[in-house]
Amino acid sequence: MIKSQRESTEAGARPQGCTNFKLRQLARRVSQHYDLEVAKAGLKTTQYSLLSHVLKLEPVRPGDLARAMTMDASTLTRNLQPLIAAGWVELAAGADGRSRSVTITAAGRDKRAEAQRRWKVAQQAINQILGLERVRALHALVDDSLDLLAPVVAGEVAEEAAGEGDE
Amino acid sequence: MIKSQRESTEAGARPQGCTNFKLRQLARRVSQHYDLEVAKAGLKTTQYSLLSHVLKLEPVRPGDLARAMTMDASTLTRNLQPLIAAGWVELAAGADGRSRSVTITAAGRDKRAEAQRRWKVAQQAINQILGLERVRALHALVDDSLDLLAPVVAGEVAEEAAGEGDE
DNA sequence: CTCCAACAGTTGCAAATGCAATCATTGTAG
DNA sequence: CTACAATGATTGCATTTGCAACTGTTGGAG
Repeated sequence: MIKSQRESTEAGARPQGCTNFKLRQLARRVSQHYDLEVAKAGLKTTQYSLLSHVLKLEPVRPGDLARAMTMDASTLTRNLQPLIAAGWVELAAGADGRSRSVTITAAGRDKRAEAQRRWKVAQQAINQILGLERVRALHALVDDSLDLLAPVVAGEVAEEAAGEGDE
Repeated sequence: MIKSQRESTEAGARPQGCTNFKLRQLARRVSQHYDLEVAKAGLKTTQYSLLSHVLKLEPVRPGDLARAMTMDASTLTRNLQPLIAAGWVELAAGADGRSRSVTITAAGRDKRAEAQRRWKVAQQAINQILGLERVRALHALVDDSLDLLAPVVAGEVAEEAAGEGDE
């Protein structure tokens, strides 16, 4: 940890720069890196993430899937389209007439498995480049931050403050 | 979100999950948060970042600006359009006939100052929600990661051993 | 039974993003 | 001087992203 020493005391330095910009910057770079590998399997890393979540959660309603991935429902609707068109995912009627059910197809499982091998290469490269320690620390920080931000951005803080734990 | 503790030792735990997905997830949430504030000044946070960089670097060539922001030159070209249309930024001919010069206008400075006040509110909210310590740690990790990834993705891994079998 | 609020998903709009290909301008080797 | 490589920016294409507005369904109030 070769931190610059311009900060005098233990926890005194104010964060410099924009957290948002920094995160987007890093996300761009990192995505670029993963894409280099995962593209060899014929999909974008965003699609790989989506496919993976469908596999993990299926059968699942679009809305729940969107929430699980922290993305807007409309974004999800659209991001599913290429996967459906490719025959990796299916969108069927749900129990409730207004909802749907997303499932993965056999071809989808195959494609996901193939892409996962590519993903693994990319992930290991990241672990290598950044160092395991740094990656682990980054994951922990990101996970914690997501947890802390979830209640704030997603609605309001009040009501469900009652302990309901998971959903 | 229960962290599995199957690897107990200090530096033994392998990072779980996809770094890329986590980062994108957090970036989405964080952007959403900043946007809530910055939108009150009439721009997106991406535009605020861009405007801020123009202010800091002007006069600057599009390519240099893109590099400074770690984004594709074509993305930059397009992201400048709304700012130009709004009269906050100007794109003039550069010294070299093939390059241009990006500068900020008076209106741009005003708008940026206004947006900066909004940004500050959002940033302070982040500092509050996540805690200064966490934000500082996050910034440091992101900055370090960007530095480490820069040479790799940016293509200058040089000739990294041409014949390595299963590319 | 009917009307309406709440839910679930989708579409309209605007923008962000990057790769590949293209256009324009230099700089330079011949 | 001329073809050609190098440089710098932009366009074509596809995808990702989210807010607001919309469509359709369901469950409940009257």
